[in-house]
Amino acid sequence: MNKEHNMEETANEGVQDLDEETLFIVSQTFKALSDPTRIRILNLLCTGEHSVNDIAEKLNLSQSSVSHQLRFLKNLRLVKYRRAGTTLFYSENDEHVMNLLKQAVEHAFHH
Amino acid sequence: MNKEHNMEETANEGVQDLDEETLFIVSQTFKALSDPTRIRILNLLCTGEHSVNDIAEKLNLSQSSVSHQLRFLKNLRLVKYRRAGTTLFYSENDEHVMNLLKQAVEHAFHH
DNA sequence: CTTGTATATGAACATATATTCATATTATCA
DNA sequence: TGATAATATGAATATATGTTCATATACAAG
Repeated sequence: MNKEHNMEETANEGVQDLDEETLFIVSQTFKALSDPTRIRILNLLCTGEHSVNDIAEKLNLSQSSVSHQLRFLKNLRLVKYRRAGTTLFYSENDEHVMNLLKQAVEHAFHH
Repeated sequence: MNKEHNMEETANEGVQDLDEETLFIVSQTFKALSDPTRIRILNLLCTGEHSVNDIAEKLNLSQSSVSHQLRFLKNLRLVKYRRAGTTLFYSENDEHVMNLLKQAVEHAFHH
């Protein structure tokens, strides 16, 4: 009873049309990787966890900017954090996305 | 015990500060994949070459919008075209980037 | 050369985005 | 409790981005 036979709109499956949700997830994921600052942050987190101030210092960014970007990445669950006193140690949280980044860097490097 | 005695073990060449050029190329590449319209266009081109009007019709987009986005993708050499009279048939031109897209779509499917 | 078709282009507009600045929040410790 | 350090947040701003509209270009066939 729940099955709707909507041949008109779902005639193609597989590699064809992308549904709205997939489209949204994919575009958001790539958007996260499309900003130089976020790329640098994620690239740094490749080497292990780092505090906010640590990231800001090592990448020459303002504390506020780093915090804003980390919130962005955390909302997409691309990073996570661990609390130690007043310090928050951020680390990567999505192996697959980090893999996409590494591939792109590798590829860009090869030229 | 010394906590940092294994620093050299993680000496992967890929994980270091990214130079300006690499950063630019990587961010541009992901930017290309961060827009739903461009994703849909590239996804359609996965199935083979298509004319501009064909793309516009199949994806319910304006001719102008498709042309603008194709120019964007062509500038990054992600697509190429072949001329047949007044019709231009566009097709993919960067196997590696298309691979990144496919991976992300696959991953998003597994939500 | 004129018409018709396919595509490209530029300006204008609205929206999204990244950074900065100032301030708020949270946790630690004297 | 008050002071301090680390981080988060919101408003403001400047810039980037995507679409539309109108028009231009390129090519083919008369």
